[in-house]
Amino acid sequence: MKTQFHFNPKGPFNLSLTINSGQTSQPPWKEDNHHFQELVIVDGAPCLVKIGHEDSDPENRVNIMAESPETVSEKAIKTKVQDIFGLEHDLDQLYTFLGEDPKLKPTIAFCRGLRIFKAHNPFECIISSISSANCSILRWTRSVNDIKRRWGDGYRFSSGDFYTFPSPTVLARAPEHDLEEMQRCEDNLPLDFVFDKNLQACGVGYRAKYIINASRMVQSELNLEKLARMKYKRAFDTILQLPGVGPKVADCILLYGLGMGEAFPVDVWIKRIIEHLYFPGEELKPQEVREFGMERYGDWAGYVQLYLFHYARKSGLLESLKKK
DNA sequence: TTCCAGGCCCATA
DNA sequence: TATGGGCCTGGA
Repeated sequence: MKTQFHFNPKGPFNLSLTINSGQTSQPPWKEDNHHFQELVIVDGAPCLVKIGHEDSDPENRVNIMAESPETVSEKAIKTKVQDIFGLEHDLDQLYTFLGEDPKLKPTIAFCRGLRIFKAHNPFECIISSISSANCSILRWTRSVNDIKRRWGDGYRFSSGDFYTFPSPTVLARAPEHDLEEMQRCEDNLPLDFVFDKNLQACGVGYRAKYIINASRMVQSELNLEKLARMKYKRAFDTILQLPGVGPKVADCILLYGLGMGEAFPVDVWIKRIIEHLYFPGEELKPQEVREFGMERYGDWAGYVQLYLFHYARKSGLLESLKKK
């Protein structure tokens, strides 16, 4: 099955910026001639979704192409794409909100069209968010791609091979390190056999334990559909129980994985930016910054966090805030 | 070579 | 209940 259609987002939409902004929902989609593609499960069917702007102009409507070994309705694909790229979010309304706060107004010019890049698979977002803790974007995205290649289901398309993210059940059984992988193997392997189908070989380091145990919890007691239906506060407390999930990672999961826009993930940078803008000369605790952001920005908190960080990065503010 | 990154866990008060 | 050291790994 192959299909192709157009789509008009609500307000500006910068696809490339959205995909490459380091949001922990998933690694960037594969880029190919101004289009981005990824294997997404739509209505239970594996579907290669390819998306790009007409004439590669961020202000133009988007082209969507989809390909699947099964039959998938155009409507289902459209709904999924809308959900992933937050195309139903009214950015003009966001810009009105940002424009009312002199501290936030400058972010608009730097981030126009940037949207929440939501997970197409919430479990993948949990694992990538855990992997991102104390770790660079480059490193955690590579780890997630390594995990997909090793344990995901592979599909071959004309534009290349793509993999699903493995299920919690599969990941819960993955070996933590090469020693464990070795112990589980049969002893008639070739002498030069490389033990790399284990989590530490994916570069996740000490987070391997967290990933395995979090996967176990998701396959047993923590129901992700229930979590998605919870109110923010309860969902936050629930997700905190996963190993490797503290306040920052929990908010990333709720924002990028489940689309809870009132989450305000506070990392060291957001902390420094908020202190610089609103509390010059003072030092706040991360928890205080989180409360400040949630109180002040309400339902736009997630977007404000996203915009502040990218504004700071592009404007040079981030560089000047590096600790002395 | 050495240091530390877009935090979390756990031992100590 | 609050604080600080240690942690995998790999780029700078």
